[in-house]
Amino acid sequence: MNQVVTRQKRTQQKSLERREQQKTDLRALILQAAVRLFEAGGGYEQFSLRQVAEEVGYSPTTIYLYFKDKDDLLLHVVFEGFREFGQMLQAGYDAGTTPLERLRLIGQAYLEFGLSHPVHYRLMFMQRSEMMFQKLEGHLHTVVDSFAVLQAAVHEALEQGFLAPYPLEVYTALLWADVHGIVALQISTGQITPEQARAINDVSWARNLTGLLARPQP
Amino acid sequence: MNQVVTRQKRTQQKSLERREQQKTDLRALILQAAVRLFEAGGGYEQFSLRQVAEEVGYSPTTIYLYFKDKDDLLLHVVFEGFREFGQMLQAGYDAGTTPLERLRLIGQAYLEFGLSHPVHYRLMFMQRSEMMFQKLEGHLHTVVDSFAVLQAAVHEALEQGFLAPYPLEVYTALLWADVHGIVALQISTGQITPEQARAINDVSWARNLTGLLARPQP
DNA sequence: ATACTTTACTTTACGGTGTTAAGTAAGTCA
DNA sequence: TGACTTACTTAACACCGTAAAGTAAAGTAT
Repeated sequence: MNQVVTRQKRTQQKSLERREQQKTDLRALILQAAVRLFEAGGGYEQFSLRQVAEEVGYSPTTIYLYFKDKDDLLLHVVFEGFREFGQMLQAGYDAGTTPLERLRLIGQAYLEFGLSHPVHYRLMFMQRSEMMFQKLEGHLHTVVDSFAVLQAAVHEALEQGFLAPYPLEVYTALLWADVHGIVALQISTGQITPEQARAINDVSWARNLTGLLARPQP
Repeated sequence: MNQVVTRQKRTQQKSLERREQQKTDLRALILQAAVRLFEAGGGYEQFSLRQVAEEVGYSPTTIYLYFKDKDDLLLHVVFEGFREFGQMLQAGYDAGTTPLERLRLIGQAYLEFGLSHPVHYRLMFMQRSEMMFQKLEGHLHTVVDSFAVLQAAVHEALEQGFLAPYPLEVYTALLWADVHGIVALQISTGQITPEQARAINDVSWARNLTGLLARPQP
């Protein structure tokens, strides 16, 4: 009898594991379809829950068993973007050998992310950016970490005396604004090619080192 | 009989005028309600045609007699924003006495527009900015004119030798990106107060004159 | 093996959206 | 006065996000 009970318990355990696996599988499938449709549809407006449901072959309300609501699903779509974003910034940081070079490379990485992931970038920083800076539960640290890399690089540069003594937050905001402005201009107006965006970014960085003036002003 | 005919024609004329007046009046009323609801609702998502119709006391489909569709209505809403935007930039230009001061004041005006009209700014440059740079029929020139002011100021500054010899388009894009980045950061993240935004913008401008370095780099 | 419970999903429904087509009542005009 | 035009409404379609109720199968305990 003891043996029978343990076998039963083992099958129970397996059954539980299997069902949990299926659950996470479907969740992943939904998220995957959502990312695909989101990128294909080209933004927030086109994206619809019911379309995602159709894509994965379930009824619309099933999505609610795996995500709280549309925003929650979209939040996780965008979180995928933030993961890669964070990694690219980190790679930029790591590739630099001096504080200033790190700042330059982080900026370049940021720009490249924006140029290569315009749809994600839109949602992350333009369309529904307020979503990103409020509660993202377990994922919030990742979002913030992305900027922590920039902040760390600024901190080093300041500490080692490379930068004029403005507050750290001013620098992070300023450098973020520099590159965000360029990316946003490229993405939303279409008046600028990616190559031009890179050129502008280069000038933008150069000016941090030298200013823009042809000759000193009185 | 001749007199009868002319009287008739006069009343006809008056009638026509009156009806046309009523038409333009209603159109203005719709637009006005749309602007109000758009600003109150806080953005593109909330804004609905049916709500506008209810506000002005007509059936939803009546709107289509005065505007092609929702986007067209929204386009005209936003155009109101561009008018004021253009005026503010122009005022900045006019207030400056030297090319560099003009550039600084245009940037400030831009910033102030963004800080004081966040809802309009979002639609104009963040959410549906692609709308603005395609056909706007008779209004397009106004949109472009806004940037023409900046371009003119840059042109002067370049011509008079105040700026390092980068291409004109690079400067306009760069200066636009500077201030747009700050405004966008302020509006969308809420991590920054308007006052901080102004401070960052001041530093941003100062760096154009001097760079950011504490000491020259090798 | 049977009865109960839980799980995973669907069906139905509500109130909203933009938009098109058909209908209507008043005003204009011959 | 009768036909035509104008200005508007009603009805309808195809969507949307979301909540509540229903269902069929799977799991579980006796």
